Amino acid sequence: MEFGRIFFNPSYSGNMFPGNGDSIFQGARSVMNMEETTKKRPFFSMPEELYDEEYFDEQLPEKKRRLTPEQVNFLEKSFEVENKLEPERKTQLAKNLGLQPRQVAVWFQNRRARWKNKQLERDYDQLKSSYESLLSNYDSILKENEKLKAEVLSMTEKLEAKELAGEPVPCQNSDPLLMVASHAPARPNQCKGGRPPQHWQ
DNA sequence: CCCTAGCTAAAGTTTACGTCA
DNA sequence: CTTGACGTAAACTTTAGCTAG
Repeated sequence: MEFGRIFFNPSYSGNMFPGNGDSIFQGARSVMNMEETTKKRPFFSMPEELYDEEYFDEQLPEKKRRLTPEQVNFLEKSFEVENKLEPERKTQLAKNLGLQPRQVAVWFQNRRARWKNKQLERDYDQLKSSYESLLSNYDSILKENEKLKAEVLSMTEKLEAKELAGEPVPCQNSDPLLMVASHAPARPNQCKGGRPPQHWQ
């Protein structure tokens, strides 16, 4: 689709904000009147400036002009209400802001793209912190597991030492050491003449 | 059902400007 | 004061999907 470059229409001199019933457009007139009084335009204060010597030599000036902060605020508010732009709303916004409908459409397209990028950043941050939290949990579980394995090993070794020394090995699970040692493989001959602890079965 | 034109959104790119070292 | 690098907004291009005729 070819729209051609959008230029500020220097012939535009009508009321930028004709009255309408839409509440979101209500504040625009005063906003733009304020802008008229401040005359702090980033690039061109007035359409006439487009034809000033340095910007106009022999051909139409192909200069982009930034939207005024007031126009941007207005578009932002509109975007908050609905980020899609039906043709009627586009026309109305353009009329109220003194812009070409195409400019409004482009602004919404770019704004959606910016919103999407921000959203991706937010999603990324969320996933990252979620991952970091899981990783931290995993690490502590891993450490706990290593600790328990070391305990089992130590107790198994103690048990074996007792066996070798001919000491009687306790068969009841009243010994807290044996409770933990239940992680060790079953040792059928451990309880000489007695029942193995219940938790070994 | 297929084709075409018209419209729009999304994604990516280009252009122009503002800022800052 | 000038300049070049960089970031960003505005505008553009391409592509694809949808709908009406």
